[in-house]
Amino acid sequence: MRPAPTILHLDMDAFYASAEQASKPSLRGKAVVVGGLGPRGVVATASYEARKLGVHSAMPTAQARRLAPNAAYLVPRFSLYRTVSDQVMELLGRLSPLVEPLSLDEAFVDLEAGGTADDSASARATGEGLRAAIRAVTGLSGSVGLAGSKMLAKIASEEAKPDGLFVIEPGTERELLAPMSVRILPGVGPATGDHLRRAGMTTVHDLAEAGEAELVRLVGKAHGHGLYRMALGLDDRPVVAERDAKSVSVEDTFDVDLHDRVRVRAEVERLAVRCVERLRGADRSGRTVVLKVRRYDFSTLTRSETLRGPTDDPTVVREAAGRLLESVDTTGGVRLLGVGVTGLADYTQEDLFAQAADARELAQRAQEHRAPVEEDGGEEAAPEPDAATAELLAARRWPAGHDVRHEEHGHGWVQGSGIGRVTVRFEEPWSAPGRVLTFRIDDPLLLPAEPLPLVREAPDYSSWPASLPKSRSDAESSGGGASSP
DNA sequence: TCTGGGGTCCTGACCCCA
DNA sequence: TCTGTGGGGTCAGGACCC
Repeated sequence: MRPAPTILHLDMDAFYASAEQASKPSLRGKAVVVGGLGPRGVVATASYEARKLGVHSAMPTAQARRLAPNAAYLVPRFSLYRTVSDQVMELLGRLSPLVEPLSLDEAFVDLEAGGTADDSASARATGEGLRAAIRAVTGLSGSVGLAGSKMLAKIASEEAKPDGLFVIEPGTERELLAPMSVRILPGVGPATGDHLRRAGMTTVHDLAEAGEAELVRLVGKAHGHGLYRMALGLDDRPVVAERDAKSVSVEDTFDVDLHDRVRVRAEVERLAVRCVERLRGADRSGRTVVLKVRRYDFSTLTRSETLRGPTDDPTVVREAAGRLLESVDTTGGVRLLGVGVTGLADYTQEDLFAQAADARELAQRAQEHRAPVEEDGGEEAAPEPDAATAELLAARRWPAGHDVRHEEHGHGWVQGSGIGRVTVRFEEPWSAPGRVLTFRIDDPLLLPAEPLPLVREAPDYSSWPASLPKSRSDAESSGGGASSP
């Protein structure tokens, strides 16, 4: 435990939904739900307005629609979120060389290592400066938690939400944690929470009282030991800047269960190719191929095969996944398939000619597999699609929430589509709410477009944080650098 | 009502080997 | 040579996180 709250945890508020609201003026102040919109979709993020109606992350979208029928339902636009995330991470990097991103919208920062804070007052000033900088550069709000450890900083940012800052002063943590639910501790999810509740433990205080031996007996060695330390507010995990990925995987849930074994096999091969594309994109290769199958009853099983050496060869991964599939009973139906590679190694150059051939094959297969799934059989003189298929095709071509540009009407976004029509709202992040027009889905003047930046003229933050008002400790520590106990 | 996608870590069973 | 033991790798499943 550090003597000063110099570990910072940043959590962007309802990140995807807020980014959508910033991007689409007509959605500001409205319930917005971002997630999968298919029959088996779940909510990724709900705006605070939608949360008031009971919608939350991980809820089936169908359930959200019943709770909030008038909310805007949008599919995620990761390219936009990644752009905003890069801007935020860039600001964090100015505070310290030790920044540990946890996801697009969350990160830990070791302020002491960056010399940007060494006591409570300077940490608070830095945190507030960061929140202001994020708002100026991205237009979005983030919540900041400050404490002497990662666990407590994360709990602090939870307390700070939304759009706030919360400091846990060293020495006060046990008192603060004691009445909280065990679920506040990282690693305690529904299953462990239930397990502990059945043993009579519901608060962090209960865990501390139970003692380490009892917790180890209940939940196992590693988990029990860690849980006990956390209940005492102890956590000495360092902020780690660089983390190599340990696996790469892709998976798909199907709108309806697959029964046809040939189709299942084809999907596994398609996933294997996509997985290798990602693997190669990261300049990695891997040694263990993993097949994941979720059956009609939601039971999930995995099968894996370890190769003699690491590979990034699509044929090798595809064949391994195919072999693994042979050991799986898929009668009854399959709702999800996944292919992954673990045991990652740095990309190694093997046979240049073989690789070139692979690359050609990869490109060709990717092309084939991007074609609409409906075109299984003969392609010419396709009959008029039925209404449901037409709607599916429209939704696929014009995903809800995605940007478009119309030659006459300018920049807008897809409000909805179906039965050969697409409805577009024409507005920009900095404009007033715009008007809505409907087009045929094949209107030649309407084209998909890239997201616009959320802030029209981003202020110059190139000299931040030096341009922040000097805090007391800035002046004090400028000579000797960060002090440690 | 019906449960995504991309990950990480841990545990236990089993096997091989020294 | 037989038996026991302990470690490491592999495999499958479960829990958790965002």
